[in-house]
Amino acid sequence: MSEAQSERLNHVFRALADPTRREMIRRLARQDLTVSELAMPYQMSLAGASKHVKVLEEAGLVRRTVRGRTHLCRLDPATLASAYEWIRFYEHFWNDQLDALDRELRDLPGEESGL
Amino acid sequence: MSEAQSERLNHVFRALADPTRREMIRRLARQDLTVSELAMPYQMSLAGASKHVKVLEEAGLVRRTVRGRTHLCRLDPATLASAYEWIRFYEHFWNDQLDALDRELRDLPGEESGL
DNA sequence: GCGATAGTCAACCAAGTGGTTGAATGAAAT
DNA sequence: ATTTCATTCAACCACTTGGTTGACTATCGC
Repeated sequence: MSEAQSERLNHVFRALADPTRREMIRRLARQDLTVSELAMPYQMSLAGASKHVKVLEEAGLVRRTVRGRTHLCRLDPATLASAYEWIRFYEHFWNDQLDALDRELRDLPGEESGL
Repeated sequence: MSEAQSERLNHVFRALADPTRREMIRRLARQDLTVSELAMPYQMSLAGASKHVKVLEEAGLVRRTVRGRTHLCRLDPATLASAYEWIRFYEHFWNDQLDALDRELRDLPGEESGL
């Protein structure tokens, strides 16, 4: 993996590690929202919420279009997909593992049958 | 989402946000390794690497079996799957988005054809 | 038992995080 | 032109992080 790609994953996973930001992503999946709209549900200051948006933007998860004095945010699905792909690489692994566990549990009574 | 589940995702994503820990996961996917074996490739102290392992363990990504003086680490695939599932929830979204973009680009020349 | 080995723990440090407030910028409305 | 609104910026704070070192604990081999 290239240095740049790794750096990107650092930012993406870090951005996803905060529940406020995950909720922002969830809401942005339904519709584009301005910074104030994103900030509304939380008790923190607007500046605080704005920082969260910035983290999402720097991770590439969100794109912003400035229109007059409002900043409209939209989800960038490709970046989310890249984190997905990183984890997906291990999918075969956990399928195998869980299958093996399953087999082990089922086969316990007749363990020597295959030998 | 329950508070506990959210808390778990915090830890899992945070653990994944570090390249050293991602590499440890990659190596653990090939075979179980002891803490010293995990630490070997890095220039940091053993105590430093041990801290990384602890972060992975507390996130539930790694399980440890103490055997004598060595600690053998194995990947816990279920936890990795839970992070995967969180992101997968948005899969339909980015597929739709990318499809829409694709359609938009293809249809540009004959944009009024559908009306 | 004695020394080497595997690993953790505690204290420390520099840098980063998540939040605050108050001032600054720049567009909108009157 | 003035005010109001959306947002950022800068400085600050308490806490966490990723790393170090040195001391400690427990096991293994002789």
